[in-house]
Amino acid sequence: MSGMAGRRRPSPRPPRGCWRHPFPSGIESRPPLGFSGRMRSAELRQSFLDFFREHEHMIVPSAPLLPTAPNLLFTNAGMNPFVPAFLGEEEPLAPRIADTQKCIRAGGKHNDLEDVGLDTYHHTFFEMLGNWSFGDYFKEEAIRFAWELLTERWRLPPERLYATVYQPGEGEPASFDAEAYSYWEAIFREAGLDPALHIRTGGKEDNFWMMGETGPCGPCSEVHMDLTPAGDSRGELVNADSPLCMEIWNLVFIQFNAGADGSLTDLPARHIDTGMGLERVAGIYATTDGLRDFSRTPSNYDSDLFTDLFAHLEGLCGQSYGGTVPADRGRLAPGELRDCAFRVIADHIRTLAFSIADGILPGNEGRNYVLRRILRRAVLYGKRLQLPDGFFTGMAPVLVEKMGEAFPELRRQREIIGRVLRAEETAFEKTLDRGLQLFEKETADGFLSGEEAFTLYDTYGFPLDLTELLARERGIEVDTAGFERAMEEQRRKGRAARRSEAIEVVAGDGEPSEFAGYDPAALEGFSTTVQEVLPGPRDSQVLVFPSTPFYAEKGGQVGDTGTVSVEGEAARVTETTAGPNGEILHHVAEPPGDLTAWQGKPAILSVDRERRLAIQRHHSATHLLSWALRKVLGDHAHQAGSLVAPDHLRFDFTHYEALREEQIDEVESLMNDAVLANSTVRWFEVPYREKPADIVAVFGEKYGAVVRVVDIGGYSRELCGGTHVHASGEIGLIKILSESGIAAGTRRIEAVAGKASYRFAEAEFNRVHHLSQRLGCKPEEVEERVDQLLRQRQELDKQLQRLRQQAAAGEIARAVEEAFPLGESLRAVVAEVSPAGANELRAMASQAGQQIGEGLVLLGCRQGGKLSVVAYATPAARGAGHAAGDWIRELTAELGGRGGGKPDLAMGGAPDTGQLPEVLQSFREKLRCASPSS
RNA sequence: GGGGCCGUAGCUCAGUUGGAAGAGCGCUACAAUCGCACUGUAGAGGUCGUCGGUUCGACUCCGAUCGGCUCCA
Repeated sequence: MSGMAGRRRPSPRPPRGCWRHPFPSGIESRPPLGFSGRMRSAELRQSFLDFFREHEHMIVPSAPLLPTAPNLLFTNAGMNPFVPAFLGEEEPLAPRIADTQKCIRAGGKHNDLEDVGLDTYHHTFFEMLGNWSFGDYFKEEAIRFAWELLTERWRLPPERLYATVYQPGEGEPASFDAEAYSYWEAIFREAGLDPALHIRTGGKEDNFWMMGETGPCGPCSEVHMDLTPAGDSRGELVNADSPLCMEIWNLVFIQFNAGADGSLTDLPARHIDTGMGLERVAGIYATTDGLRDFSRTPSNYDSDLFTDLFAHLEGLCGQSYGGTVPADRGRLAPGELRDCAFRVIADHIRTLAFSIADGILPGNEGRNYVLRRILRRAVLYGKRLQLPDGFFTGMAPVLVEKMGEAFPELRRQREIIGRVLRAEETAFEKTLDRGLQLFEKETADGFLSGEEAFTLYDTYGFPLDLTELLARERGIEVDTAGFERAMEEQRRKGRAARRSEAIEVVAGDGEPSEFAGYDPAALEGFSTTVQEVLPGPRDSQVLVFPSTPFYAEKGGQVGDTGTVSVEGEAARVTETTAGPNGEILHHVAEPPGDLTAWQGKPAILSVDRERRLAIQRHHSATHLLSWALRKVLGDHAHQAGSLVAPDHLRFDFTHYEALREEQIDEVESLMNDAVLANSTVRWFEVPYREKPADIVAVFGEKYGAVVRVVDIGGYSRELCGGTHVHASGEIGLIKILSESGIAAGTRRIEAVAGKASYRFAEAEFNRVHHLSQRLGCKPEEVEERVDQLLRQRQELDKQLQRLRQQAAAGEIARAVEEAFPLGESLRAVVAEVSPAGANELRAMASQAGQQIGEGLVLLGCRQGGKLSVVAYATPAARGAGHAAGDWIRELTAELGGRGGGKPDLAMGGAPDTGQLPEVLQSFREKLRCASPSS
């Protein structure tokens, strides 16, 4: 077992073995002093890790960008994965750890997205270098390590460095951090610098760190660097929001626990938590030409982390990055636009590629949606530089080349990254095209209302800033205030809908029940006592026992049903659920009497065994499905929801496109091979932090300190509290019934196992068998036979149509023979015909109309107990005042029906009372004496 | 979780208070050419996503459902 897994959420593909150093020997073999000074990002990262490894730190890989904490969108700080260790929930892997942590800041409360590109220091993605002490070294070492690395290893000029320590302001917690001050004082004095000048103090805002309202916290001490040309700011720019003085390292001393009442108590163990932005340091080295030339203001984007990406962009658009920053963000000069776009694109490809590598794909909700927006922002900037379609996807290989060494997951997932980006980028191209068309249509009147702009945005995903840009180019006003109003209205609706959710909770008094149902022998005749009887929804009642074989609905597995009997009286348990405190709630929908009398009495519990066994087969099948999907599709296929019932299973997982038929076949075949291997299923309980590293855990599930590992013959190993078969052969045939999409990026598979799949196979077999009997062929010839029949039917249809046309032509001819004059120059036809349907009746009317030259045609027919009538008026007849619609209304009124239509053609219907011939005759007479003017 | 929009020929899409399903491209055949491309003529290809309702009549109106897009939380 690897010792790496305990401290943080397991990644979809957790690291095996030890951290492989990107530069195993290069840096160490060189003398630490006397290096050139032009350190590139990879050397800085490696040098940082090497330095701390030399000081007994364990080097661990970056935790995934998918955070453990449910309220976070992304891992957004270096300390993120270590929070459980600070809270005492988990044992850290080692007392001293150092790492570089991938971080994304976008979409959450601290949303930097809109600033990225417009300045030289905001990023959505960055690396946080950190060293950590868990109850080991404290302030003195932390400060000494920092100073030594910065000044001796990295050769930063000491006279440009400033330290800050905590000095509480009015009403702020704790007291002056004299301890940290004294260490810095000694350091600066040793360096021949004036401590009074180089140590600054700060209040709670800058120098006291809290994780939340309560919990571990403490003062912190930051190292700032003077970046003015002469290095003579005398510390006055520290924390003054100046780009000429940058915080490069924050050392946090975790020593207190904040209580709910605001009090601070000392923690039993004190910790160190530090964070240094790699991009900043690399930027400083790059801009200053290896700390030689401070004449320019350092920019993070000057470092090779970005310039290598810029080089690719320069090749695409033929322009060079100029490093300018917009003077006025509302109005970018062409050069400024180019530089912003370069920064945006380079930053955003890092975020997208790293996220996708960690299995977070662009999508339409939550963190996935944040990624989609970031990608679109980059694509839009690219468009403004006239970069070719697909350019963003083309950035990925450049990035993988650049960072694949330090982050091997990029290389592993290279193909997926490319495919996901390409799919997203082309989808967005389509969205833009469609939006552009709509924009042109809406602005044809030279105006775009706020509502129209909002529709473009809300329905078609057309960004507002793009709408404004296009409008400006055409000199059209956009009503942004109206847009905001529409947006607010949409938000209000969302909030209103939110409130209406109400959940009915059965409240117990909070003792967790013991689940005894892993043991098959305990399923029937289980003796216990009734601990509690609670009122349930409607007339139901809920029973709680200290121990029970009933499985409560959890982790997708439905709850058990069965019976409870007390003193010879039995009650039916129709549902079993978990209470808020781990109680197992047995719902009795129709109690035989008031069950409160059962309180405290001995009870015998029996689970419906067959049903439970069927559920178990589906649960074990679900694990095999999850395993097979990852094997066929890749590690990004995470479980995203699951239902395990006695008659089927449903499994939702993340994947960016529909599965091909052969992929489904492959998944199915893998699962069934595992079933046939009839492997033993083992389960065991371990403390969470000791669980094997390669185990699949489901994100979003909360695991306790002790977790249960279910291992199906070494194929699939998952954390799971559910019940399972004992050998994979028990599962029986697993058959996938359907694969479908439930949201962008999420697919759903439904499958059956055990008796359910047997019944399914039997039904299918019988269906084909019966079909073949009826078709008079062998079962394997059914398809061919059906094709043949369909072809025959098509030919017969055509023949029939020809015959009908002939018959109709005959009827028309007979009707036209009986045509009579209508007024002076028109003729009229009134006849009963027998067409095949309404369409044919209509066709007959127009043909008759053509044959009589100019005039009026009234036709009627009887079919299926109803009458259909049609009226057709040629242009001359209409000119003479004969409107088909009027005549049909008159005719249907006479027949007791309704109808209508246009002046040239109208139709109607009525119930068939057998008077059609008489009514038609009366209309013949009416038309004979009708004069066109009447 | 809550809104909005879209499902019509192989593809891209039109389709007017509900009254005869269309265009462009593509496809097939023929003409023209030594042949190809271009061109011309003819033709095939549709349960208008699915189900239900309203109506004499639904691509059109209403409801449900499936699929896709999109915004908000």
